[in-house]
Amino acid sequence: MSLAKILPRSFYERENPVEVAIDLLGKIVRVDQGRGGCAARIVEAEAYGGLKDRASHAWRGRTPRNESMFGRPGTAYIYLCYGIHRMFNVVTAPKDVPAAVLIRGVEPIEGRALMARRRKWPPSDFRLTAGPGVLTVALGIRMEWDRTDLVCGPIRIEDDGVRISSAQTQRRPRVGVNYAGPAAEFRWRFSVRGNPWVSRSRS
DNA sequence: ATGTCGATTTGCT
DNA sequence: GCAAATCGACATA
Repeated sequence: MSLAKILPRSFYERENPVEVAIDLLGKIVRVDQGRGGCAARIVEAEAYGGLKDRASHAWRGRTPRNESMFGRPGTAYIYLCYGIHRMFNVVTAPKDVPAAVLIRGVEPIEGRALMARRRKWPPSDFRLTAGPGVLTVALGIRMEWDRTDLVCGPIRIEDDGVRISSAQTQRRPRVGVNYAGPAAEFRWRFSVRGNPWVSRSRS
């Protein structure tokens, strides 16, 4: 099953995180390669970044938390939300240009039993990995992996040739950013149409 | 120093 | 449908 190739850094090194978010649909997140690892396909992603994006953590400038967003493209930005949930982002854009893509939903491919154990839900339950705060639990993504390299670190992103056509790609406004003024209306949330592992809309 | 709110999820009513 | 859980960033003083 080694047809999958790790995405090169050039994939992430684009000015526009929206393009990267769209292209991340269908790609594979792999954790703990080797021993009892797990892998899942990305089915939902949201872009953040740019000077006009008030919803982005980087909008007010550099802080200890959002430091990763200014870092090397192709690294991880993992932060704590509501004091509880770990959120996994992919850093994009050239260094010192803050941008990232939040992974909001993935479909289990390998290690589903392990994910179910971590989540304490049956393996058949879509709640296993549908949602940004829960997929990090299922995949075992840790805060210490903030700023690690997605090309050769503990989390890797692979391409196994699966392509999501534009017809299959659903485009909607982002979630939970109502405070962000005009940026709240940016349609920067992308998902695979009809896929059950897409996070449930609460609005 | 103190208070508010957030790129959310869950369980209880 | 609502509120709790819980911590860092930011605004206000």
